[in-house]
Amino acid sequence: MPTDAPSPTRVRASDELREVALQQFATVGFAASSLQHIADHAGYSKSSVLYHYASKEALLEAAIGPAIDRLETLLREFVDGGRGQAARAVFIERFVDFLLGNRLAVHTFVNQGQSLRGLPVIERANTAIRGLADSICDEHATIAEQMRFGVALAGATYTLVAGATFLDDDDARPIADDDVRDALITVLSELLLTADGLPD
Amino acid sequence: MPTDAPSPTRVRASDELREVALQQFATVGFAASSLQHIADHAGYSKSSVLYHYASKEALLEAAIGPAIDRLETLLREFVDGGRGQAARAVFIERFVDFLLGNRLAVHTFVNQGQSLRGLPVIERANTAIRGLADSICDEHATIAEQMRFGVALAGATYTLVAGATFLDDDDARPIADDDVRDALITVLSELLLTADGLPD
DNA sequence: GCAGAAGCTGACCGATCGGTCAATTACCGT
DNA sequence: ACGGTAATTGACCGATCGGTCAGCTTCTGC
Repeated sequence: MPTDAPSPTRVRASDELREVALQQFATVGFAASSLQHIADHAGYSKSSVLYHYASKEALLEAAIGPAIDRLETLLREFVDGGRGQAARAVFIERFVDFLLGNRLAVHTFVNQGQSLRGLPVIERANTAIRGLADSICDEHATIAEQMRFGVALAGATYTLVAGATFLDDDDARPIADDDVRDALITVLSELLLTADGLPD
Repeated sequence: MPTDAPSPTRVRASDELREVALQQFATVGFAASSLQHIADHAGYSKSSVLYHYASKEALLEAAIGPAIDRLETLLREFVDGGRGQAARAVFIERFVDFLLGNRLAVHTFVNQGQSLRGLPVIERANTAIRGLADSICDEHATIAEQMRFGVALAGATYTLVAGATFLDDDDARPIADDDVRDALITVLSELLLTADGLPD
């Protein structure tokens, strides 16, 4: 049998380790996530982790890098597409989908973007976030206008991201992702599309 | 000379250490803030830190406890005062003032409330935040309604809190606190006072 | 002046950290 | 069956962690 069509029960060790690591980074933090804990939780030894990933930092890069790539793409598309209402509406939808599809990674680099400064992958994330803030709040904008964008994007991000903190442990109340998506798009649209000071 | 009226240049060592520790906890995270670093940064020895505070955890408690007290009071007042528009307006103002007056502490227990679970002082903070979310979003509320509150409070919190992450390092752009306060109150009022589904 | 408390420190402890390395095992094409 | 590569592991390293302790200095009440 050729090399492809891997057995469905047999997942690649590196993928398994990356996912366990992402879970750990998001829930207990990068600094508090020891390679030993990650290895134990995944059923491997610490040495195996360092065989698949050259360092703890490389593991972080593998875990959250793709999400940062997606965010950069999202930002580039938005910058190229202008800032009209239609472009904003498209961006809002894509941004919410991005958040819903990358909760753990976003949780990690949003909540720890400050404390992990200096790590290249984190700098990349912070640069993307800063670029988002800058591009969305063009040069001339009232403080209230800036604050509206800040509250909207940070609020959307943190509402999803902090759901893990304050809703996960207690009784399961699994609101369907689709409902969350719709509600979030509604609220963001209210904030960002009906603003008074829109550039016509 | 009696014990009071301490020399103005001579600040109490315990206060100095607590403030340096809070700064560290907020900027590099609790796990990554070693007692050694805190001591060095404050100009004392690690042993001195442990003389004034029984443990690293006690130091965290001293650093963020008062802010949590204030948040609990705020929450209690809001619960007792009803949920009408007037009460909400008062709460919004007090909440923004609370955020502005406790940025570092809020930054610490909001961003690390997940990773530091298990520490009593953090549990207290998480309980308060959960209580805030519950009390503000009463039993019957649409998902969009809940999301509006979530985005508003989380957005306001994170906008101030993350300002440290993304605005501190680059060129100083010190918007006056008063302006931020006004803008934030405006945006929160838009979100929380004009909502369609208000309980009349 | 002196006893004693308060403040402060260096030496030290066991545990754990991220990371290296040599050895072992599992797998695969030939 | 065999040789080579990939995967996995335990032993080990220096550094640092939070915390303890005995001892040193400084201040204060009498």
